[in-house]
Amino acid sequence: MAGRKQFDVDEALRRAMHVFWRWGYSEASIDRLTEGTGLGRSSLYGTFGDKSALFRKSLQRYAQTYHPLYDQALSGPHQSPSAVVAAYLQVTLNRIADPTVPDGCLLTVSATQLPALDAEGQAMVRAMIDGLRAMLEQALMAAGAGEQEAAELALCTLATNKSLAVLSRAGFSSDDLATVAAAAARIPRETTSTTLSSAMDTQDRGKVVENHRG
Amino acid sequence: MAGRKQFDVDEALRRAMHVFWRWGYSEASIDRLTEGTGLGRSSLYGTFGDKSALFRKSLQRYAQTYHPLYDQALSGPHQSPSAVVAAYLQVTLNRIADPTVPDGCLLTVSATQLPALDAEGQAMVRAMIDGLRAMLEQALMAAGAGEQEAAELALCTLATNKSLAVLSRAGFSSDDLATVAAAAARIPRETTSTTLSSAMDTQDRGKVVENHRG
DNA sequence: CACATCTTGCACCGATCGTTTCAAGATGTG
DNA sequence: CACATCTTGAAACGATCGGTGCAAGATGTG
Repeated sequence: MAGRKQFDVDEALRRAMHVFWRWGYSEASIDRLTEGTGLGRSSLYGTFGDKSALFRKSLQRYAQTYHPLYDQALSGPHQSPSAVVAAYLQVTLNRIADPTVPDGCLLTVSATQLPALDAEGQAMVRAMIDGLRAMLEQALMAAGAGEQEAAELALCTLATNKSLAVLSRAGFSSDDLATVAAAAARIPRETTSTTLSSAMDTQDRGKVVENHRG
Repeated sequence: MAGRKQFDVDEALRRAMHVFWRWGYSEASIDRLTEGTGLGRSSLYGTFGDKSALFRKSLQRYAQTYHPLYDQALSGPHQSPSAVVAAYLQVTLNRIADPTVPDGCLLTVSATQLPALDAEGQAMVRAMIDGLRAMLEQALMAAGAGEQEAAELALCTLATNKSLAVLSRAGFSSDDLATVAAAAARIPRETTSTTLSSAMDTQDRGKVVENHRG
């Protein structure tokens, strides 16, 4: 027992982050958090506050851990926008390949469970996603992409990041994930104004409207 | 009150599906399900069984509702593999644009919460995803794609589908979603054996190893 | 009407949820 | 040592969880 803390606060937060990461906010019960961290309820509440606060600190810890890796990957200089995309997604693939952390991505799991979070948690998740998007956009422009191309590629790279997290959680192999990432790095700049329906056959374009509900 | 059911079973299931869709399995409490369906606990349990069974029937109902739309979109004939991808993703965009259903995709929400499901639920989610993948692969080959190209494009299209669901949940605009879908339909066939690192700059390839944990 | 069958609302079950309280013990200061 | 401060384990809080039991009422059959 104690008069000074009997545990490493930073390590405990790292483990709590893993619990939220693996189980998602709803299923990360206090019991699972105490078991995962090794802390008692009193220590958990006394150090980090309630569950919502601990979740937000876990999100911060997540960003603090992986933000620098993305930052370094994007820092360049890069020969092309595609190289920026590839470098970014490689960081994601590396994280997913790490056997010491849960599958997927804490941010993605949290985003899909957004309705389960309180206002502060929701705002934090949205802000972190926006931050990554802006970071990507800036790096793409630095690599020679035009404004519009940078915006589009940043969005698509973020999207690919999310898809990798979902597929990882669904049990897809790392080979499959690498294939998805490689394809995303191959997306060409749009030559003319491209829409989905322009890529479809003529007869399909009619069905688009039919698929809408009355 | 009653001697014969006082409600439309099929409509109740549709509403229950929406509750799982919006909240995810964990946060879809019995109270939320009774409120969402308008049924009492007795009617809910008497008609659909326990929560896990109701979830599985909701998944079936989801497939029964949207499978035909994907089937029709893929039925072709299509002029190119890209047209298949575009037709498929257009169905997803249409579903997401439907204001009468929750954001995202029941299958994607369930996949990210896989650890929260029992064995039967997990198996069902995985089977449905595999089914979509196979359906896509077959349609792509019918549109003239080679075996390898079909496998890759099917995987990437599935991935894009998942990413659209996540981004939708995170509050991205329908314009952004359409941009992602259009870009996915523009992915070119791989000319030579393509990997992520081959798209990177020379100096980045060294960092790949550094990013791995000891 | 009599009776079996079915559905429904309501109350209730034990278990678990997130959170708080509190006493016991360890520590730092005088 | 005396005393305030801090940490910790354990117990307990009310609320909600998923699930069940049951009596009242509606129905179909004779």
